[in-house]
Amino acid sequence: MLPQADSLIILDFETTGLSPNLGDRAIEIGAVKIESGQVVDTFQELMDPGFLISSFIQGYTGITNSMLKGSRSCSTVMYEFADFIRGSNLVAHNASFDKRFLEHELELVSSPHTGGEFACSLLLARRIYPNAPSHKLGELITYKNIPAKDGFHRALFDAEMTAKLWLKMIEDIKIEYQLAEVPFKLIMRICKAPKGSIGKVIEKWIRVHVNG
DNA sequence: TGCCAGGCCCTCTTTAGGGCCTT
Repeated sequence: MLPQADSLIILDFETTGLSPNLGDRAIEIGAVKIESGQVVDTFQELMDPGFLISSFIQGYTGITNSMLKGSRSCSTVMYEFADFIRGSNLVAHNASFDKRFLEHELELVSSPHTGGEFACSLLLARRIYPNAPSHKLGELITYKNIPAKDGFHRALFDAEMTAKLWLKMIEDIKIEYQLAEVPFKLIMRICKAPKGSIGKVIEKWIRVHVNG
């Protein structure tokens, strides 16, 4: 079944390190699917990278080598995830990081990237909350008073928190600029807008797409 | 041998450097 036109998937990878180019692999994927502003589906799975992960990553994520030993391989999981994201636009916090791993893992299983455009909640937060003390995911959750239990650095939890932050940012944009909807293409433009020019970007969008 | 990410963004910038953010 094809996703709705406004279907959006917020995802988060836990990995063995920072760079797939240096041999790092994904060890967990978590994602939530949002349609019409509501969470309609989730995806979470650990993945065995085929080698032991460092004590730093075990401490950082809470994911241990024994947990990964009984898990399915990256390739098996990524085949299923490619199907999960098919046709949906994507969001991640610091998307350049997750995009690199997504494309790398899909390339390893010779599966084409089936998602749509990839937006970054970090770039959006920097635009609309320039005065936030930090733009780390956890700090933004606190800054916007979004309820959260302690569970950061696990994939589904971080994806769920990013989804809540994303919906909050959309709501704040709607209120600030008196918009009924905030299309994904407009968000992409806001993310790329120079500092302090969001108002002009949105005004132009309204002129062209709302007022005709 | 030793080192090793990469994109964004700011400023003491643009012929550069360093902090932020992700694991």
